[in-house]
Amino acid sequence: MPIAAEAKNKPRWERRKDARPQELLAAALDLFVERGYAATRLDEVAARAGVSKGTLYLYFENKEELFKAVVRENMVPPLADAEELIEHFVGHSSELLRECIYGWWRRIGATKLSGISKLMMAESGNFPDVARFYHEEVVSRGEALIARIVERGIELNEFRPVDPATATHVIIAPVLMLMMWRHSLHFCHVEPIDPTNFLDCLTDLLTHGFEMPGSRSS
Amino acid sequence: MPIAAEAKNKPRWERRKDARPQELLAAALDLFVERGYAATRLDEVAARAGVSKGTLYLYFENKEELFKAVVRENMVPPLADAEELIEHFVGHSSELLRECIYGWWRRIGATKLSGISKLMMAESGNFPDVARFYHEEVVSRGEALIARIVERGIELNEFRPVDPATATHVIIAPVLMLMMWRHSLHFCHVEPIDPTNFLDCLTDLLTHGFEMPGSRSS
DNA sequence: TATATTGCTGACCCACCGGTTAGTTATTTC
DNA sequence: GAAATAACTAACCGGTGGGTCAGCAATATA
Repeated sequence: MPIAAEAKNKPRWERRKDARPQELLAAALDLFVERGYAATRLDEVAARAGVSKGTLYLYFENKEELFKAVVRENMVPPLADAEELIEHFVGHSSELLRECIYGWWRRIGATKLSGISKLMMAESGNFPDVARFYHEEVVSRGEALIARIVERGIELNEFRPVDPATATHVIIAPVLMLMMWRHSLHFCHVEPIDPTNFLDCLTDLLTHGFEMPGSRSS
Repeated sequence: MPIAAEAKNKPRWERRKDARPQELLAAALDLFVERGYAATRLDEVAARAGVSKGTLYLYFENKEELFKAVVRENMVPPLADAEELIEHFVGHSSELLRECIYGWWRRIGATKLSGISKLMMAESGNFPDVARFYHEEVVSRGEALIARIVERGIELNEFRPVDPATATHVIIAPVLMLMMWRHSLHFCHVEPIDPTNFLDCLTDLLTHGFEMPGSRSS
């Protein structure tokens, strides 16, 4: 009675072995995105998941393994889905490219996951092991995916015979940048860029830039 | 004689009051680019400039002021030159835009200064004061500069009447991304992107994308 | 209710780094 | 050459954060 808040005889903590990993991964994702890799404190990750730092170490070997788990949990599934889409798509390659870019934006760019891309771009130099992991697991797969679309377009005579590697970079650069701006502009109270405007402009530019001369697509 | 290395009666250190700041700034630029803002150790900056950490604090108030000095010393002059160029340029706005992009690349993108852009994009969230400074001193000036070119093109009926703000973002995003790739790819022994290819492709795309329909420019 | 099991805590260790300062030494002045 | 000046050093301080571990308390078992 006197000690008001302690009224309920709830235990000071509960055993929840199977829920912990997911909760820790969610807290870790939040904080990695908010602060970056180096600046994320494991104490704080644990606190946000409602446990102590010691508990975190029961479920993850160390900071690096925690981060890898976050990436595997969140970034890899959308890639697998996109690979699936490309494999079975029927239609013009411009449409496929458009579909993939907007899918990329919906599943990653518009979510907090875009912060992971920013984080890796920013800190890969200081954590080579993490960088190598991320490149193998995410970057190379993503690039291969876009390159595959470009090659498909060329094979089907829907795209001009551009260099697929260069074209891939030109395609992904603006989208990556848009993702990164989402996580860096708001600090200086600058109004954010409208993603729809930006992506519409970009996909139009790409469609017209890559289409075979003479074809009337619009 | 017995103590071999100590043969020369050189003093253990010299007084070089006026050379120190420049040497410290150069060392700081190197390390900020190599490691990022938070991960750069002032001990190491001092060591690379051939002095002790205490000396660094004789010339710069603290880490933040050191960084600001690096930016003022290196990033601001190219911006001033570009503003000058735009003010007095005579010719087609596409040509001016091309000139500015390649100038940007030569003076900043191709040098270690591109690392500063990457650093700010990466760490602005953790250092709001630095972010605000950089945005006011560099970003807003740079954006205004590109926007000025777009407006000029529209005024002279050389560009379609696009939205200058959006167009500005579409223009700078790929260049920024190219700068950042220079500082993140080499860790995973990935072959770097050829800047000339990339920028040629980009400027062509922009020229054709913005030109007034009906005008024969190529 | 008594005992065993184990998920979880929180205090601790230690290396690191931004920043400080008492003291040292190169240089200048007289 | 001696005294005065100030550029510079090196040892230090305090806060921090990754990682560890002895023990405690919530649950399972009987």
